[in-house]
Amino acid sequence: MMPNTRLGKRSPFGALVSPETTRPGVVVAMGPQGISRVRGHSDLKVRGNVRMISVSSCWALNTWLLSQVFFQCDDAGDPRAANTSCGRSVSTCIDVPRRLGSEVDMDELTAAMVLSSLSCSPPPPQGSAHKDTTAPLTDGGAVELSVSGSSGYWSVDPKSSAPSSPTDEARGGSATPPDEGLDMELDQVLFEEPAPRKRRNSLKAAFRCLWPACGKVLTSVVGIKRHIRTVHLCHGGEHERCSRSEEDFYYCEINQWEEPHCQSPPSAPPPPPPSPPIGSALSRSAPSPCSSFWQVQSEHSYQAPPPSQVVSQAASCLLTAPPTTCSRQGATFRVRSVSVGEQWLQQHSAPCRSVFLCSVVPSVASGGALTAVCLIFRRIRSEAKKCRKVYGIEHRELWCTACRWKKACQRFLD
DNA sequence: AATGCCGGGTT
DNA sequence: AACCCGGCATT
Repeated sequence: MMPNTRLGKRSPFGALVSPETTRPGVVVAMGPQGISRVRGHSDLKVRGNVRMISVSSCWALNTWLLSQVFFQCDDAGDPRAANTSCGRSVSTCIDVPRRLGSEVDMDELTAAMVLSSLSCSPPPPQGSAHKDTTAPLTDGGAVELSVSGSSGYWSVDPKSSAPSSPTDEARGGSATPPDEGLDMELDQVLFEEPAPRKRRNSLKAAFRCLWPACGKVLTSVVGIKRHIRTVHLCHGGEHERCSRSEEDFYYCEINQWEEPHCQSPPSAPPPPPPSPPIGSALSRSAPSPCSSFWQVQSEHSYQAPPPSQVVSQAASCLLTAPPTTCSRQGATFRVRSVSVGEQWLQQHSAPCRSVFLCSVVPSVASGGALTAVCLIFRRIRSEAKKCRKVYGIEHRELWCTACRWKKACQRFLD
């Protein structure tokens, strides 16, 4: 169930955050078990055990989620579906099957990565099962699934009418088992969406280590994971930290075309080589910049070093969907990069204080469709005493400037 | 209630 | 840019 923890104004999305998420890169989509209703979609339920999905991109999450769901007949719950008199039984109830005991071995992370890699695979051969079984999903107000791999979002829009290809329409009258046809549609949506495939196929993917001052680039996931695990995570008797899949948080996929994204905006000074900011103990574990456009900028001089000293893009390194994409989907997200970077630095110096999640939220502009929101950071109040506590309200003149201005304390950092 | 601080307004 | 504060989340 989604918790009632509400992000404050500092949250770019104001979305709910699960307290179960205590580490970056960890996704909590739903509760441990049971039924969760997607916010804004009282009739949309997600059932089962979908939690702790580690993904390296929203596309991976989307793919994983969609691969886990199937639709079952529940016309009573959806007036639009009820109005349809066609034989197809499609509902808005997403049923996620529980993991069986034998399936537990399948690391969800691995599943996400495999699915992510599948999005790069060549399109499935046309003309066999797809042709025979696929029927238009939107006949009679059925559910449309749209996936944008490049933007990392997917949506379920019962209201919209999906554009059907001529071949789809030609097949419209064929008698097809509902679920089977829907599954095939899902497959098509998942694996035949042209944008990501085209983009990825034309690129040479690589994986960059985000560990500070490393930046090693390898061409395989296995290689980069091994590198991170052996070089960064598992050396020097820190075996207790060598939890599997932790290395996934320390690399990002890069492509050749993304390399220019490593550069700061033209108006900003070029980012320094990946190295922790001098004098900032908070950044010891902060990954170095990678292919991303989020750049830390100081909104106020008291808040952070200038951009030439601190560039933290690690957060978005885990994403393929930039905030501009999210904005395109209708949700207006303010990108206050100073908060992201600063919070990232601070949170990673204090374990279990950050929240990084991909969640599915309704998008207003897309007609209530579900949109995968990819990144939410949240600052948990630190336990360090601040100027107010140290000096007291009566000695306000001793406070740091930030505290006097009711900003984040810069003297007693987390 | 006290605290921390984001977001936004004012100077 | 500096400064201030309403308001919200958290403790």
